[in-house]
Amino acid sequence: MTSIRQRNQRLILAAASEEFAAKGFDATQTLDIALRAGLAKANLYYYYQSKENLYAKVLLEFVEPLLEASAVLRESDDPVAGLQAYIAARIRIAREHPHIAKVFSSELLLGGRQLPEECRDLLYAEAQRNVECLRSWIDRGLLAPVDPEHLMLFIWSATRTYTNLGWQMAHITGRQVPDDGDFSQAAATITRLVLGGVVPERVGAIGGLLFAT
Amino acid sequence: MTSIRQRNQRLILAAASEEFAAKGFDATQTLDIALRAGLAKANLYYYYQSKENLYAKVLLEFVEPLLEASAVLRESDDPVAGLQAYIAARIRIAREHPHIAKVFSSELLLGGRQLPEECRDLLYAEAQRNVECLRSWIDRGLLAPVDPEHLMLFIWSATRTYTNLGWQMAHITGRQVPDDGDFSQAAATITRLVLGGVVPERVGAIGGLLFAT
DNA sequence: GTCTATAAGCCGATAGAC
DNA sequence: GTCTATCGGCTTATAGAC
Repeated sequence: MTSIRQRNQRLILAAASEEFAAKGFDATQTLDIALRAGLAKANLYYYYQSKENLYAKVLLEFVEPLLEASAVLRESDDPVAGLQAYIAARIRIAREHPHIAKVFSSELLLGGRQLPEECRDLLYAEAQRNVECLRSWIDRGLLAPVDPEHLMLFIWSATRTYTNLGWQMAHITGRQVPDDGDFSQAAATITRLVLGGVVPERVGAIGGLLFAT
Repeated sequence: MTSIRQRNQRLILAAASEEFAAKGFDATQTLDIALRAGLAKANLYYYYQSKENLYAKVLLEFVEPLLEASAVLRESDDPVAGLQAYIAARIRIAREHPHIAKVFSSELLLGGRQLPEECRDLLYAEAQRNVECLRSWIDRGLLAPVDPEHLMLFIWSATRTYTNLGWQMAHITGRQVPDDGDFSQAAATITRLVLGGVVPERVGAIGGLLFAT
């Protein structure tokens, strides 16, 4: 039994995600969110008090999936399985929440000042656990000696891009919106590059010149 | 002999880049740009007519460097040298124009509606040339059969991230702003992953499982 | 809980003197 | 070319009837 309250809050959150994703925080108008949700603008303030608070609630929706996807890296003690599952999990959540993922990216790009500090700390601690995991794999020779922090940044940027760059994707692939094939190609390409570059038995002799840039 | 006109236009462009980068188009106020440039707000309108026009001029500053960096991929017919130089060039321009690079990223994220159509076409054509170059390398067996469009997207996202995500970098590395070491580590890591994943003699047996995600 | 009408203030843009 | 003063419109947020 979903109350009127729950239903409306969901409608507003969904509408807000889409508007914020399309135009960014500052350019979206609360009126447009209300129209998209099919409610009067005053209702939006009745449920969420302010535009900024609504925005924070949208961001919050993405934190839990993000933390869960991140923990996947350390589920087994096998770098190949871990990295592969981690990349797949990140692509999956970006795909399941395309609008919020974009809002989140935009927020990070502007410095993350509207992301509640508590969230930042949770995400940071989670990232540190993954860095430690990578470092331990490297120490035990299970992973090539790549910089673990940069490897993480790299995976983040790659998995984020596919949902974010609407028109770049469209221009390049000739389609309007990333489809099933794009996502599996993305996962395949990223996985291949990451594993090809960091798993010892897959790494050939990496000459010193590669690090001379 | 730099005229007053030239000097002021430069001051305004620089100030605008920083403000737009820090807050995004919609959240930056023309008054703040003027204050940062050390001029009266009216002068800004005298030189650039409107906020949107000023923004477009900021974006324009990045197109030429971007096109030049892109062409580097095809300078020789060697995938290793080409990819390595291309990654280095993209990191270099993002580093030389950190603010504009960020403005550009933000604009792309929001759909690129304010990027003049002429620019879009130039960038698209340039990207297509690179895709064709990669495809020819693949056809001749110089490069592993990775999807060339996804490889491009991948390099774009990776090279962009290091300058954009100020606080993500800061949180992870403990520094406020990416420094020399970060940039060379970035170049090294990206180059290593890309070359390790796509240059045939560096690629081990890539099992089918890698593509099953 | 819902909705209309309106307050309050901010910000892009300009007029017009110097 | 420069600068002050100000307009005019737009947008968040709320008051208050239903």
